[in-house]
Amino acid sequence: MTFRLYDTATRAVRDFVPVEPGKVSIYHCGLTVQSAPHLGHIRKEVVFDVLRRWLTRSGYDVTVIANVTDIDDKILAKSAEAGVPWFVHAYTFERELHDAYAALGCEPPSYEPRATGHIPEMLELIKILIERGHAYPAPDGSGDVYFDVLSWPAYGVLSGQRVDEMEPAADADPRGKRDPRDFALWKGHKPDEPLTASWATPWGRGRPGWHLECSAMAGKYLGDEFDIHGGGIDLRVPHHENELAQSAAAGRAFARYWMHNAWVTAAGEKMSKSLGNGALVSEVTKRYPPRAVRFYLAAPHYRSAIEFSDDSLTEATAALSRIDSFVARAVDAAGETPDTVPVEFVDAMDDDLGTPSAVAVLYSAVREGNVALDAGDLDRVAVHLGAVRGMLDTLGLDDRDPGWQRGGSQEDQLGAVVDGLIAELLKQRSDARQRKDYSAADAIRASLAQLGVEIADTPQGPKWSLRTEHQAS
RNA sequence: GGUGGAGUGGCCGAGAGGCGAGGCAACGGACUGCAAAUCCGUGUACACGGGUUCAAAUCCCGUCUCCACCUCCA
Repeated sequence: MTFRLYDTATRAVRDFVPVEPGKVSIYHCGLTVQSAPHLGHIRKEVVFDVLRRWLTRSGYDVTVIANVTDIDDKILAKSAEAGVPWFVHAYTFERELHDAYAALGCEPPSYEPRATGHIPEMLELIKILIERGHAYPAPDGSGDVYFDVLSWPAYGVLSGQRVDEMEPAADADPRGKRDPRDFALWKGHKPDEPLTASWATPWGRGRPGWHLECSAMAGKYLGDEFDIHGGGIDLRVPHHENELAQSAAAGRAFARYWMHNAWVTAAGEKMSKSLGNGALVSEVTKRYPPRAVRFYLAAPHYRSAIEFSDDSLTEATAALSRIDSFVARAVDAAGETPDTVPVEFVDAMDDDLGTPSAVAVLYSAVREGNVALDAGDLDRVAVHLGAVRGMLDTLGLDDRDPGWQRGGSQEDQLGAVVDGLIAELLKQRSDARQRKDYSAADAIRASLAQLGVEIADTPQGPKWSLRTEHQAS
């Protein structure tokens, strides 16, 4: 079976056929860096990170471009409010975004272009659109340039909406628009905005419109036609609709597949900056192991909404720790083994990135691996360990991945000390058990438990581990 | 007004005409000095009302509820 992907434009799961055999080009809309990323934002990163890992493992040479929108109305407004230059404001949150990628084990894109670095490409695109009769400078001298929606009959194909049925923007400022549905390609400079936030153009000073920048950057780095354009489902209209219209009207084939992930909800409602109900990545990863957070985000299907709750995160933490404990026991028993991915896992992932079924395959490999461990069948342990590792790696959850490693040499040293201290206590406990002084043995176990250290008596002797339970908030 | 999505067992979460995905929790059992971990077992769920069919959670008609988008949003 080949890879199949749900395409929002055609509303169907389609066989994936790349523009160039063996290669995949992906553009997904990055963030407008106006505030700290919450779980909803980072879900998109996790989804596309899993996509990239899967396509790479499938043998494709994958290029991922994800932009950073570092100038827009909100960045200007918020930075002005904070009394900080807009570019400092944007850069601050760009770094937070990168921290969030790293915290959840997302590899950076192949390249991450910033909007402000691509003004010439945008102006070129505007020029083409004006020449072709699909854009016009506002006659009011504002410096705005609009896309002429009515000049492009295909407008609305992505969302299945017809132009004449769209709700006219009731209280929107029509400014110099020919039609209220026209959207800004370029925004004229306003007197109250900093001069640094504007660039000279044939139509006066101004700054990029949000939609235009993605068309310009996707075109620059991926060419007129590329494979997958992604983003959150809320970008479908108007952002992606507008991007498609602009690019197609400029004579570019643009994306072959449109892939949209659903959002993370909180109490049934969409998590969003405007509602202020977002759970920040930086906070959630303090309360739960980051890998568990990733597991929670990656396990449900990308087109289903995920409800944010502490219960779900606690559950993800427990589930992942069961997987981890199998891996630890299996490595102990059988040593390292080469990664593999079971055919059922491949089928699940090839079918529109079916992570839920893929995770079910993972659990069954864990169970069978545990059975093999209990039976002492090391060959079978090795097989299942390799499979579990391969699947974890595909989902970006392999704890050997350098991204998850924490701490330096001092921490290692401290670890050795702790190891030794606990070993000493375990020895005392074993002695107590030998002489059947169970109350003394249990007292040692209880005091270690108090510190979050759990003891398990195995046929190979006692083992200890840190409880992975999250801290109560 | 237009467009799209959702309602599944205690909870989370798949599936999309026929053999009860999977996980978490719970209970019973095996193992253990007792535990922990692990394994085995235990559930007759698909918003509601009709209809089609030998067979419907899945298809059709109707109803209700919720969410989102058409304005900035991953």
